[in-house]
Amino acid sequence: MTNKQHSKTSWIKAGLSALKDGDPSALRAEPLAKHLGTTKGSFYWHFADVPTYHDAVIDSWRNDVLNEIVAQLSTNGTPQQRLHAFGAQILSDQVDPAMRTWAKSHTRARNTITQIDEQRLTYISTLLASLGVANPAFALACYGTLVGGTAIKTDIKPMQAFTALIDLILALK
Amino acid sequence: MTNKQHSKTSWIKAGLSALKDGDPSALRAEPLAKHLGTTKGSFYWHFADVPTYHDAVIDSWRNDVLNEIVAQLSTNGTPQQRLHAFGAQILSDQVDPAMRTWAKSHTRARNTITQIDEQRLTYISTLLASLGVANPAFALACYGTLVGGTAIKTDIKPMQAFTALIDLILALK
DNA sequence: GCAATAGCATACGCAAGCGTACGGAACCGG
DNA sequence: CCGGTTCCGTACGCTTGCGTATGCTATTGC
Repeated sequence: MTNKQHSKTSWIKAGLSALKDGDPSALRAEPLAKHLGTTKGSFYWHFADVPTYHDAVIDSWRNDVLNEIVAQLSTNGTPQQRLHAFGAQILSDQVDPAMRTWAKSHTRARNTITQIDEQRLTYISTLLASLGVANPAFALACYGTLVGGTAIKTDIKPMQAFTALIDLILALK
Repeated sequence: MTNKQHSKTSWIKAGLSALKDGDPSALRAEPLAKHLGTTKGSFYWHFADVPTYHDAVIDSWRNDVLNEIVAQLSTNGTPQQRLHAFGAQILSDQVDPAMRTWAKSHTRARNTITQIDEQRLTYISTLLASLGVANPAFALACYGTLVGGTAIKTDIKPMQAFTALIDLILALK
């Protein structure tokens, strides 16, 4: 759209943005170029080929999310507050669902999602453990509620279900 | 694979099977034909075009799932047992995740998933209500745990998280 | 201000899938 | 066994995206 020159990074940002409101098939060189108001001449200057570009997009997102997780680790507050904040952060990432979709057909996306899921589950488990909840199935229920709640279109917001669940777990304690 | 003639139905079954272990991009006329040991001459005899075929695949799955739900409605047992059975049934459907993935890029798949989700959520809500749990957010947490748990690869099985959650909700009561 | 280099436009050949056209095989009823 | 219908094989043109080649523009160093 803009008439500026494009960098590797701007192509990646465009890809992440395209992922938000669409499927992974939007990440093709020529349509992206048209959408950016340039041509694939630029694309193939910055990237060797489409798979290389895809890897770069995935790695960029992976890096962002890992940084977010690390940032969460060093926040303070009660475990409840931190759970709530973590849930809100996960829900705010609009690329996440698209990446999970992409994981069905792309190995690197799949590996990345798996790694991110591990990190998040570990963090949630830790917080729950610090609340005296040891069963790791509850961590999966919490995280699953976030992931599933995003995928399910209904009037109830995923955050409602998540907080209700947290409260329920805490009431048990 | 087989050397028999193909019917509309066998093409649809092949499509559903292809959805199980792959992404929606497997549902293309020529690759499917090759996989079936025939040619697209057969395909275009049974279906006007690819979109028509896709609609038929989606409708077939929709019909199957709605029938399963109806069958569940007329089972007997305690609400706990019925919840458990319903969860197991949902988890046993291997097309479900693929259909949800497809919904990202296909309008009819999206509408279908939305409708199925409504039905399932309603049923879960009803069962929870009969247990004295009125908050609909819990229904979304339960269903989200199933849907999300399927999407998240970890050692803990979705069913574990689901049953743990059910037990927790019942303990609250 | 002018090489040299970084970045982009354009044209090309290639591959894969779509949909059509049409001929031929396979399977009926009579 | 034969004529008609049902079903499939194959060839064709079309479109879209990939990757390369090559020349053009814009920017920077000096």
